[in-house]
Amino acid sequence: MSREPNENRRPLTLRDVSEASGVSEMTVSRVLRNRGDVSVATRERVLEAAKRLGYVPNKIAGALASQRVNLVGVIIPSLGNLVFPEVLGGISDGLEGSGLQPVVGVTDYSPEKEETVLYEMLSWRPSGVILAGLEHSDAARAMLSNSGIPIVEIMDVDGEGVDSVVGISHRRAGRQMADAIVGSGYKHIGFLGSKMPEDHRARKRLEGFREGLAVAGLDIEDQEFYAGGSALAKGREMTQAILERSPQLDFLYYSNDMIGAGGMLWCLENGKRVPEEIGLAGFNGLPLLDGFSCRLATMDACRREIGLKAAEIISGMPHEGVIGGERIVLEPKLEWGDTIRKR
Amino acid sequence: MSREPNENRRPLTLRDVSEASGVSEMTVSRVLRNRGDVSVATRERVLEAAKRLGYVPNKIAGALASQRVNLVGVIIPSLGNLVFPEVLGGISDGLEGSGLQPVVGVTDYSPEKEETVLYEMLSWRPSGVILAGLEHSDAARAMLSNSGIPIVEIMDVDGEGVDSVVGISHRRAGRQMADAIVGSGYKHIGFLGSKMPEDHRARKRLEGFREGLAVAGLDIEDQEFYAGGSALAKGREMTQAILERSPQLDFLYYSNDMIGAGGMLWCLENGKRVPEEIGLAGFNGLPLLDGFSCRLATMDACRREIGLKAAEIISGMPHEGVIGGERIVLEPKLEWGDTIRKR
DNA sequence: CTGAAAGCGCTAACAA
DNA sequence: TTGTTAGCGCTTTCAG
Repeated sequence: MSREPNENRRPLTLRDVSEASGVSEMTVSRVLRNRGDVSVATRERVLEAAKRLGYVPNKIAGALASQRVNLVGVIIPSLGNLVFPEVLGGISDGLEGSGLQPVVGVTDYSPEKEETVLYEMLSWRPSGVILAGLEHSDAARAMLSNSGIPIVEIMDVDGEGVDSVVGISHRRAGRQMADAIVGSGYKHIGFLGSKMPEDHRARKRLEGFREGLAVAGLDIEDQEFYAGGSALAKGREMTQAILERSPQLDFLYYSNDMIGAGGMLWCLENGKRVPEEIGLAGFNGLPLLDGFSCRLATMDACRREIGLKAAEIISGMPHEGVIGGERIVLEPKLEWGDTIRKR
Repeated sequence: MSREPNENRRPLTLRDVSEASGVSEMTVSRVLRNRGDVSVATRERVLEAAKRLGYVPNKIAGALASQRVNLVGVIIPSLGNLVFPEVLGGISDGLEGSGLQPVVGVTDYSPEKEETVLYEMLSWRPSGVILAGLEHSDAARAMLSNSGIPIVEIMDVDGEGVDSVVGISHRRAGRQMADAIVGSGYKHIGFLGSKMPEDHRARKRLEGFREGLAVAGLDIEDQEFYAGGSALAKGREMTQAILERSPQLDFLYYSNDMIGAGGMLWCLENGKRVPEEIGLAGFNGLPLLDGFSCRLATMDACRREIGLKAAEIISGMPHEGVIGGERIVLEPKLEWGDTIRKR
């Protein structure tokens, strides 16, 4: 295929293709968008010219003229936590075939950064926004409700959303885990988590967990928090620390699977009998951990499905008109694994 | 702060702010971009009006008019592999303060998808593109060289780049690992990797590895490949399989740390003496694995630094003019861990 | 320091 | 089936 390397360093325009093919700009535009009726002959001439020149359309101009942008903003706290790439996978799948493309922004769990990222995104006039959590700054919430586009808040349903909401109840998840633990006869419970005041979902899980324990007249007897570093390694350290300080503990509830796995490794290597002597549980259901010979009890957070549903809400949105305001509550299921004794 | 919820669902324009503040659109624009000289009085009036209305500028129009877009396209094969989020972290850091924002596209290791993603990205006229690897379809390569913007190919330096290149030599990395293994006296070597013809970096590592073995008159005696699933679990299965088939093996080289860790767990649980009876090594230096009591030998792939350098090349680019064509070769370093015997 | 005019590259709407 | 006209909302440029 002959190709004319664009010498003059000026991005090609529709006009260049128009001239090269001897067809009006408008018709070229129609061909390139598969729009309207164009004769096979002209279509081919145009496509040939476009390909030969190496024309790449300018979506900026297109978006401005058509008032439509095929982008969906996705705002998440982090990429390092495997949970979010999985949600993204679900979003990609849900957007498949809709002509929409996700654009990702990361907040590092900072409300200020969330506000900035949101502002940047909205300034590109996306077709919709998907963002994690229900807690946002007032300014962010105002931007969202003024945006006039579909908004889906994901992961969490414990609270009020701006528009649509898809997620699980972390409060209930914590509570269910407490019920399971209490039901299995454990009595002395410790909690290990990350030191993140901004991780509202972890906080709600803990609250629900304590509510569940309270029903049985129990409470957390000791706790340990970490920040930064390798979660697996932190899990080990914290487990050792908490058990040295509170040797009476017979159950450890971790705020995520990664530190839970670290704790599990420590227990196994240090001769603790799991789950008889001490029970363990995490949260998320990361497939990553399938490779351990002892499976940590956990709770699937429906990550992929959350992304999928959120994307479907955005892509299924009526082009103009009524605001959706859907609310989808998914049910996480407890995976018992090998670290809670049955009875 | 009083706020007038935008009733009419029409995105606000500069004109709205102009009318609300009694200042020309042009001056409003100047204030909002901190450009040119504007009196303090008007500046404040404008900012107040913009905030009160909840104005969000339209970057589409801005970009079209100014012919400048503060976006950098980043194209990577996957987000599920922790390596790439880390590279992204480096890119974010490197772009910090430049006013540029990364926009991520994912290819799933498919050249066709890479081509599509690249085309989409270029159609937004970004200020630069960072993409993983040196292998691209002809069409992709043509788009890159015709784009007229700085391009940085990252991760790999074994081959020709379109413009700038930042990475490590995977061939050399494989070779260095082979040298270390041979030097430690291992003689019967197996290889375990993923079944990905499109993962050129893994392929080059393996080639370099075999070259290194060849120097000592050795070659791989058996190999095992996987696709999909939990890498940790696959590592276990493959390790069991290869050792049952070829019990003479005294070293296993894994194409990534995750399957390596799975293999290590299997060996430890099945009474293999590591590293005396059998040595193990992976690739990447994932901090994830710090939590294991036995540290897998590996090689740091300089993920973060690669991202940082790439971003610096883009953001440090002279606004117009000469094409950079920088070439930065980073040196991965061998981390011996506990799974190669020393001598 | 502020404003008016022109136009970025494309597409909606209409005309032929 | 194809072409023409008039903007999209902003910034550049130049004039006050």
